[in-house]
Amino acid sequence: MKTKITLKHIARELEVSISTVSKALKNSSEISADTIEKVQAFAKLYNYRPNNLAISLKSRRTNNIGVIIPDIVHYFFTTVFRGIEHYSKERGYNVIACVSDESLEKEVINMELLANGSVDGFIMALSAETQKKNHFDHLSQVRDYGIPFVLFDRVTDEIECDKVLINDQEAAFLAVKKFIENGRKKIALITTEDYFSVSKGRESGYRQALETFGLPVDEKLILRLPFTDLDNGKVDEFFNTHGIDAVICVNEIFAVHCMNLVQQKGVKVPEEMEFIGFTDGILSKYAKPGLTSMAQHGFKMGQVAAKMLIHRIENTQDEEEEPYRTEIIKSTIIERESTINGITVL
Amino acid sequence: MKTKITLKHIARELEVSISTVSKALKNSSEISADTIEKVQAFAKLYNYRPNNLAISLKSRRTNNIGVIIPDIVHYFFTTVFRGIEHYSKERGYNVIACVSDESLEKEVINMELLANGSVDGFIMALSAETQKKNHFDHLSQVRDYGIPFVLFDRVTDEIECDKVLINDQEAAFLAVKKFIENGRKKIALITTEDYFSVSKGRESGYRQALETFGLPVDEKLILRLPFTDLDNGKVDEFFNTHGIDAVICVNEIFAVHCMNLVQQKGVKVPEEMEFIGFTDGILSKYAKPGLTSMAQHGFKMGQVAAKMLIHRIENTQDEEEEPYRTEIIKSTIIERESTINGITVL
DNA sequence: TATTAACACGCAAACGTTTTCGTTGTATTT
DNA sequence: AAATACAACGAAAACGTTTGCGTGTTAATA
Repeated sequence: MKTKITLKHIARELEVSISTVSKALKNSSEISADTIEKVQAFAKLYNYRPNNLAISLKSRRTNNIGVIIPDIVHYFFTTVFRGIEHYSKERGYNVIACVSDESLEKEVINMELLANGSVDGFIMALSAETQKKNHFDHLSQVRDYGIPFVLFDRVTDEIECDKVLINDQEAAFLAVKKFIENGRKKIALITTEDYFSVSKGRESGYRQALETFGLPVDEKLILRLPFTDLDNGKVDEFFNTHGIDAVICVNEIFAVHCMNLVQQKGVKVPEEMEFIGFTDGILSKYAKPGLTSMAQHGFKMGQVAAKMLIHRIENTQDEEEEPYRTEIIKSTIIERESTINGITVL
Repeated sequence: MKTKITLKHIARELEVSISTVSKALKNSSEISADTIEKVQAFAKLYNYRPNNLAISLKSRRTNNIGVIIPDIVHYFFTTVFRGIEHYSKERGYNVIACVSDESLEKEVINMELLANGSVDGFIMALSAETQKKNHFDHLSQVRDYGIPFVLFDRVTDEIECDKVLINDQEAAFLAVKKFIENGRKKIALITTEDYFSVSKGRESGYRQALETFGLPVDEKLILRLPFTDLDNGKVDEFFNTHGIDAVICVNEIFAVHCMNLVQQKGVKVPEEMEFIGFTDGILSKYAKPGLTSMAQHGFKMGQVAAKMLIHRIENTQDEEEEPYRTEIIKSTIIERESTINGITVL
C-alpha cells in the first residue's frame, strides 16, 4: 500500500524546504527554473496531489455545496440535482447530498452538520414538515454565520434569500385556459394538502383562470389528496358525481393514477375527459395515453440555483452585499395525447 | 454577522489554554469539575461547534462517503442512493454524490478529486463506458492508497473488492420459468448492448431457463436496443414477425414502451402476450396494465453496500485484511396485470 | 519536615497546506 | 571598495483541532 505523498516528503527527498516545494509547484517566480523542474518532475513521478482538507482549512473554502432535498426518488428533484451537480462540477465544486425525508428534524440536523466547515453554501427545497410548521430558525442561523443559501421550488416568504421558482400560477392559468379554449366547462383540480407553496400557486392560477374566463369556481371540483394511499374510494366518487370533463393535477402521479382510474370505467381520454399534469417526468412520457404536462425544466433550475449560489460564495468577501434575487424558470407545456391539441401555437 | 467561535476564542475569554478547553468539552478527567462546567456553559451559550475540517485533518478521517453513479435520474440508482444515505447518516457519515454520466472520464475525475482527503471510501456503479472499455486503473490506484470501495450492480470481475449484486441470472430464470408454466412458447428477450454486466447475467438466465425446460433458444427472439431513440421501426418489426407470446425486458422502460406499442396494434396484454420487466420502479406501478416486474430492492442494496464500506473503513487500521465479500440481494417478483397469475405461490 | 502522589492545567507538536517576511549569496553599480 | 539590488530560498505563523507529556500546586504520607 503506497502512502499518500505530501509536500514534506518531497521537501525531505529533494533537500529543500516545504515552502520551496509549495512555491515550485505553483511556478512561483521566487524559485529558480532548475528547482521548479526538479520539484515538478518529482511530484509527477510520485503522483503528488495536494490534500483537500489542508487547503480548505487554510483557505476557509471547501469547494463543496450542500444540497438538501426532501426526496431523492423523485423525478423533479433528481433533475434539479443533476443541474446543480453539472454546473457545480464545471466550476470546481463538489456536491454533498442530503435527504430530509420531508422531515424538519432531519433538515436541521443535516444543515448543522454541514455548516461547520463542510460546505460553502446550501441549495435546498424545504421539507413538507418545515413548510407545515413554518419553522426556519436553522435557515436564519446559517445565514448569521455568513453561509449563503439558495431556496428552490419549495420556498418561504419568511426568509429573505436567493430563490429559484417555477411560475406555478401562470402555468396553471395556461393549463386551464387551454381547457377552456377546448370548450371544457367542468374543470377539476387535483392537488395536495395546501401547505405546499407550489400547490398554493397552482391552485391560485386555476382559480384566476376560471374567473378571468367567466367560469364559476366550484369548490367541489377541487380534490385534495394525501401523498400516500391514493387508491381509495374518494377519488372514485369524485369522478362519478360532478360531470367533470377536464382535470389538472399538481403532479404526474395524481394525473396518471386518475387517468387510469377513469379509463378503467370506460371514460375516453381525451375525447370525454382531458388531463394535464405538472412535472414532465418519465411517467408522463410512458403513460397511456401520453400525458400532457407542464414541464418544469428542473435541470435548468438546478443550474441557475448553483450559479446564484456560487456567485454569492465567490463575492461574499466584498463589502457591499448584493440584494437577494428571485429567478423564475418558466414552465412550458408538453403536449401529448391526454389533451386535444389544435394546430394553433400557444 | 456572527463569526464562528473556535476553541481559541473560548480559551482567550475564559483565560485558560486551548487544550484545557478541548479537554473540558470532552469531559476529560484531567480537568476540574469547575472548569468543565464553566467551559461547557460558555460553549453552549455561544453555540460552539467544532470545525469538521480541522478534526478531519487531525484524525485523517472525514466521515464522508463518495458515491459515484452513472445517472441520478434513474429509479434504481436513486433508490440505492437512498439506502446508502440512510445507513450512512445513521452511522454519522455524509454522502458526497457524483454523477459520472456514463462517462469513464468523469468517473476518473470524480474519484481522483475525492480521493485526496475528501472521502474515506467509495460506493459506485461503473459507468457504461468504463464497462465497455474495461478500464479500471482509477480503481486500482485508489485501492493502492488504502481507500476502500464497494461496487454495486455494475461491477467487474477484473477488480477484487467488496461487491453487492442482484441475482440477475436467477431472476431472469424465474421470469422465463413463469412464462413457460403459463404455456408460453415464443419468449422474447429485450436487452441492451451486451457490455453491461447486468444485461449479461439476465441474458444468461434467460438462455439457461429455455434450455432447462427444453425450449429452443432462437437468437431472432433476442432484441438488443440502444438506450436512446427507442421509437424506431426496429421494435415494430420485431414484434410483427416472430409470433412472440411473452416478453422479458431488462428494464422497465423497454417493457412499458413495448407494451404500449403492441397494445396500440390491438394485442391484448396479458392474454395474447405477457410482459415482465426488471426494476420495479414507478413506471411499472403506473403502467397500463400494471407491469409485473423483478424488484431489485435498491434500498436494501444501498444499505448493505454502505454497511460493508463503513465496516471496512472502521477496521482498516487492523493489521489483518479481511477477505473481500460479495453480497447478493435477491430479486423478488412483483406480480401485476401484465402477466397471468395463478394462485400458486412461486 | 521532607517526600511523594494526585490533581489541574499548559506547552508544543502534529495533521498538510499557504504565504509573509527574512536571510543569504552573488552581481551590479558608483 | 562600499553600497545597492536582486535572485533564490527558508523560517515561521496560520487555519482549528487533538493529545502526550511536562510542570506547578496542594494535600497526604513517612
